[in-house]
Amino acid sequence: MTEASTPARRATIADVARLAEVSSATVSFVINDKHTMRISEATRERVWAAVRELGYRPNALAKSLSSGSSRFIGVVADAIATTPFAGQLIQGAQDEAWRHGYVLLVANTDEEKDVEAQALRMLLEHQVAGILYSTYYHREVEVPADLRNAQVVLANCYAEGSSLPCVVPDEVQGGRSATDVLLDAGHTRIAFVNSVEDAPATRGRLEGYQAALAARDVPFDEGLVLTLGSHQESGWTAAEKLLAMTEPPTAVFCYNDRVAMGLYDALRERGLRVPADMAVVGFDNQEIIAGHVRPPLTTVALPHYEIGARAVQVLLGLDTGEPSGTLRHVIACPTVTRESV
Amino acid sequence: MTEASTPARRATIADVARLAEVSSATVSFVINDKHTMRISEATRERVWAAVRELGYRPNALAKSLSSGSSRFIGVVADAIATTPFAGQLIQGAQDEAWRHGYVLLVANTDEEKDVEAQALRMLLEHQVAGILYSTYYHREVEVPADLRNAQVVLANCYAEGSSLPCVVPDEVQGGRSATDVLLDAGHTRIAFVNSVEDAPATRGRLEGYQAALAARDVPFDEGLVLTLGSHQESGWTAAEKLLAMTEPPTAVFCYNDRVAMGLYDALRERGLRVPADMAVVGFDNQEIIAGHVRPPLTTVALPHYEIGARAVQVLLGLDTGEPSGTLRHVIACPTVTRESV
DNA sequence: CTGAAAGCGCTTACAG
DNA sequence: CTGAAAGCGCTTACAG
Repeated sequence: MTEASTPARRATIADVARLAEVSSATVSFVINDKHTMRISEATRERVWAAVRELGYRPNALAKSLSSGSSRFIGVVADAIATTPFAGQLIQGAQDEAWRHGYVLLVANTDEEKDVEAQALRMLLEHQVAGILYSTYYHREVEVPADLRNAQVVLANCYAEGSSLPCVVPDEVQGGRSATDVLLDAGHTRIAFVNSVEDAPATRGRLEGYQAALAARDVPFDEGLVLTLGSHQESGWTAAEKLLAMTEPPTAVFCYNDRVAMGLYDALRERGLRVPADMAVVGFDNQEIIAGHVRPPLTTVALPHYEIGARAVQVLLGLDTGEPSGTLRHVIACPTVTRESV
Repeated sequence: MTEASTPARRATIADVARLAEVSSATVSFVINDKHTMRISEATRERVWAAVRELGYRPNALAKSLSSGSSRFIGVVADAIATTPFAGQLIQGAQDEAWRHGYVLLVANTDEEKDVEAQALRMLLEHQVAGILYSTYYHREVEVPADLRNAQVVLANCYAEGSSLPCVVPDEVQGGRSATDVLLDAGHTRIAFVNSVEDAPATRGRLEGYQAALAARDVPFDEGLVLTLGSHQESGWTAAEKLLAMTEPPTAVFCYNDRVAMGLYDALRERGLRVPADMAVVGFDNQEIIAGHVRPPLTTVALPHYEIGARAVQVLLGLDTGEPSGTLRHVIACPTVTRESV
């Protein structure tokens, strides 16, 4: 118990109390603006003056300890460094968390189970109020058992048969929007270059593609659906196959922007122009590609920011405008119009 | 003070002590493996058994409070969502931090001063042991005054005239390595498509380019240096200018992968082949581009992961193998060989 | 309108 | 070899 004047020591609530000549309880009430306790205006002034004079900052750790509720939200992410997606999700989560006085504790697991276990232990030991379990692409996950007794929201993923709330993108609507853009431009022979994995994205976008065609009475032609990969290379392959058809399509909906980029290259190689010779729509809205290919690519965005933000809302039990008890929160994928259609 | 059996309550050190029939001090010594206190093997066993039986997890917040030292490292980032760069830096920082029992508190500021101020206040209130002030591209920064009395390391940025340690990429060596790759392949007419901003990257890479030429006695031809932008569009412009020269270069070092991508497009448009007609080297190693253009692009990587990791080492005062007192930590940019040379 | 006191879950000299 | 006790910086009934 130092008398005073240890120069480097940060001011505590006791210092403020002493200077303002009140009890530390009073200081606590004043700075937390708790109006349950009636404190005179004069006293409040004295307290705030002392706070300013000492440059007092509350110790959030002590606060959590004594109040019994922390303001941490843990985020476990499987891959924060490979795409900008995780960053967008985290940013959405952070903005929403800050809005409510919460702070993010981020843990990257690299999809390694032991790293994940370490991450969860770490988050739990820090008394997080809840955990966002997130993935960088929309997929099904197995929820680690350690999470059983924590407050959890799945972000950009889901667990079949679990009762955990999840926030996911609306792949079906996304696929439908992409197709609609092409339909709106008058196209009827529209190819869909899908990816090969069995995933919500491949299934949902195909479903949306079909729904869009059906809604306009455009017959579904199975031959116009190619099942390839998700990288640029698949765009090249797609161009080859599409152009070899007896009646080639006039428009292509690509599984993602990377495929569209490959397709662009292949078309250019053949002297074909986008959109004059072939209209193209992508998916993902990866700015680095979509914003800068020639011509800039019209695409559908994955709402990672929104997913992060919504996941925090669900975690904190805020009103999201959805019926209460909603477990599956589906976020729309907006169309981003550029010049490829 | 509940007697026992509040079901949802998490076990505390007192519960463990009671079950193991020792004092909580003893429990603390055992679980923290402090060998300054001699505790009998038998007692240790009893304590660990109790820990297991109760599923006890220490409360990291209480630990920080009483020990007076937190295990938080704050990271303030200017843009976590636009590129994968920030994610890589954060991942490097996290891996290194975890290795030493620290945890990351991440704050994104979006380059907004008021958000930044809020972030710093938040980090400071959480008693962070130190702060990594980071940027997603290498640049000079003004360090906010609030950081004056915190332990700070600048990551991927620097503050002229400040005494804060910084960790930055070696732009000069990177530029030199890129040029060397081309020189090694036998090229002597090598263009450099630089970007226009006045920044460490533009200055350093140019310097490296010149140094590489000089080292091989290749005369520097100012006409071969183009000063354009940093996006794909500049690659198109570059191709146009380069090919219009009376004696066009046979190789190009592009400021970054995006410029290289634009250059690829323009070359393809003209029926030219990489590397046969023109060898190309990029910078940044943005996998989404460099790994998937045709042919895959040889480039120089920005060491963001390493920067994050090193910054944590510097913050924690670990031995980095550099002379003690080093303030400017320069990280090498490795060459990533693919097929464009 | 405000203060004294107990408590949050740990750590750490200090005794013995 | 181990325990009793004070303390970290807050919050929150409880009194008055």
